[in-house]
Amino acid sequence: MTIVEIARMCGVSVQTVSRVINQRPDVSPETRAAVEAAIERVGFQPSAVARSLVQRRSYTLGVIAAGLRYFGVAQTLNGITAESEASGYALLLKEIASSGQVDIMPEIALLMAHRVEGIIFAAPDLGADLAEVRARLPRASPPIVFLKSDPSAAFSTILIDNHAGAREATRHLLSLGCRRIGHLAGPLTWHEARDRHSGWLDTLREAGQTPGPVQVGDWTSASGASAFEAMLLADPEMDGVFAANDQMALGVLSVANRRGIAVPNELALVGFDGIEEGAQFTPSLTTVRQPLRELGRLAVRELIETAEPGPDGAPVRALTLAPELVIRESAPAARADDAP
Amino acid sequence: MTIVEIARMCGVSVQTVSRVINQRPDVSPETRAAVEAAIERVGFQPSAVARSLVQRRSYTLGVIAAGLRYFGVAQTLNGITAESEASGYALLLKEIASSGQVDIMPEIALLMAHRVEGIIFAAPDLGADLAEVRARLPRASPPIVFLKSDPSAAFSTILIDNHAGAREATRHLLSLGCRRIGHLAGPLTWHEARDRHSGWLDTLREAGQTPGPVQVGDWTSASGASAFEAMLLADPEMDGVFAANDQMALGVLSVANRRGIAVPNELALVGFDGIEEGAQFTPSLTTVRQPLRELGRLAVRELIETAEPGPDGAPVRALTLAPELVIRESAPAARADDAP
DNA sequence: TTGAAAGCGCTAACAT
DNA sequence: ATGTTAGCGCTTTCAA
Repeated sequence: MTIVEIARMCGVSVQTVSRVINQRPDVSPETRAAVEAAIERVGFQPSAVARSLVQRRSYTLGVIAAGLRYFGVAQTLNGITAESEASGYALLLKEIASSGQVDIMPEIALLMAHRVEGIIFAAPDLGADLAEVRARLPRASPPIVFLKSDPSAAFSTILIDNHAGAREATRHLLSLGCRRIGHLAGPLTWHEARDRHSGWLDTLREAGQTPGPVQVGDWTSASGASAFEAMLLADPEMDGVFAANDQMALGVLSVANRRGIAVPNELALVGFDGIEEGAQFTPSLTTVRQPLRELGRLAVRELIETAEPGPDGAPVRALTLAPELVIRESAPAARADDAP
Repeated sequence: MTIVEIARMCGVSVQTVSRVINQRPDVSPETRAAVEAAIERVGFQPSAVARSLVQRRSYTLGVIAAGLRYFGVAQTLNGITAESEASGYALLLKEIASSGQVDIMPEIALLMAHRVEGIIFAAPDLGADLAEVRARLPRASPPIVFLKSDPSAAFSTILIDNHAGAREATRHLLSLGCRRIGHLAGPLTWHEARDRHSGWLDTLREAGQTPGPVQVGDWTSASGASAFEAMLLADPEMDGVFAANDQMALGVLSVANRRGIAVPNELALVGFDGIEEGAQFTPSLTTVRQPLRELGRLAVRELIETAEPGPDGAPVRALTLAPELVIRESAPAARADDAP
């Protein structure tokens, strides 16, 4: 079923059918009605493929994601789908392994073959890798937005200010009177993990406090539990922990509850991410909420503005979104024993 | 940059370039090398759009998903991306609202416009809606696999045996000596929620036990907490709870811990899903793990077998996957006070 | 082993 | 308001 058949059925030219399909004004109401009726009757769907070919526009965006099973990525993807839906763009999704030196050139090539008009790179920034990716990009590649990645002169980036979020978390622990604040970090190959770590460290240094123990986890709650055990061994005096994500913070709570360490009175705890379940942890989790849906949304907007440049053209931008401290029981506004 | 330019550069016909691109054998080694070199040099990417048009094959699958931010859907999508990647298919993703009487015809139409070769419907089965969807489907629609939905004669379905999983969970609670087992259900508009509820109910009836209180949540841990409060009010004697997902089970734990209800000794608890974090809950969560990645994988395989029919053609199938009980502390193999 | 011609389903540009 | 022509970038005949 093609446009030609519809034209034949209605006794008009293909062009007229095309005009009806594209809602052009220059068609008489009767003709339009007849064509629309025919289209409806046979259930005709104009081919986006043919249209893409002739218009050299696909109205499609590509997404390269890693770790869909993680809250953060899934949440970002949710923002991406919402915004692209609203803007009338289709989405081509590629998931890559979330660890290891994966070569993403094949993924980029595939998206380019499909003539996507922009690419959102929502995989973790493993530093050197990404610099190389950027260098090796084909010259004709469509605009790419790198999420949660270092700004660059050549590409748009949108990131969440992990350093500031970590500072807020750590300052909150300090304000609670913690004297020995440890950090449960994510894998330090990750950009986010490094920034959260340095935010913690900088804040303690500025406050003139000796940093507590540091352990590295792999973002899972299981790793959080074992890392926290190691931190306790390293410094039994520890009275505060800033965990680089909520899952690992859950691991801390698990061990603390098991050992009878009272949270927040003996040990205050702040996580990072803002997963919904944190409100139901025992005790509920103070955390730093990331605007992840917003991140996804902005990424799409950025690409579409490049594809459909407005008056100011298509700038390479570096946006930064601010996370927000969410105070709950694991590190309350004031300690219970400080209360009157 | 097109195939024509490459041909011109190499002094051969477009056909020869096409042959090289498609790895056809009938090209002399020298010609092939020259063409490949030219392609490499200019970074040429053959257009999948043009190829789709002429071949009438897109090598693309469509996914309609809802609730990407939920563990289950994200996990399924992970299986879908893995398998389609392995099979050389691209993925067009559409997310729809996870509640309300959404009309998905526009989504189907969009995917059809892009000439996808199959559609995976990974949104919740809200009963009547889906029956209607099936009835109103355009005749020329590509094969559709419905996930977690009632079997039908016209469409392939893959589902997880929620009823059996719920029975296993409930039987486990019975084996622990629970006499008053409540159920924290999901929204009963969901197929899964209904099956889990009926699995619980049937098991108790067969065992000759009076069913405990039932409350309906919305899958979130916050709703689980308030629903559990209501259940406690309804029946203070309750000594076992089967929750329809792990998040809501977390809500139960939260309330139990706060009120000093000892889990599992005073109240045994089983969840559903198998989220990773369950192992770090306090206490760790006994649950029914769903093979969600496998679900996604099979959906893709099913569609590809239809698109590329083997010797037996393209059957409409109804597959059922079995979930698996994972025993942890919240409902252990034997109660602590039963131990020697 | 290679090439020429035709056409996939649609829209842009120019007719009328 | 409608039709004609050309062509998007590729593959599929068929011919050499």
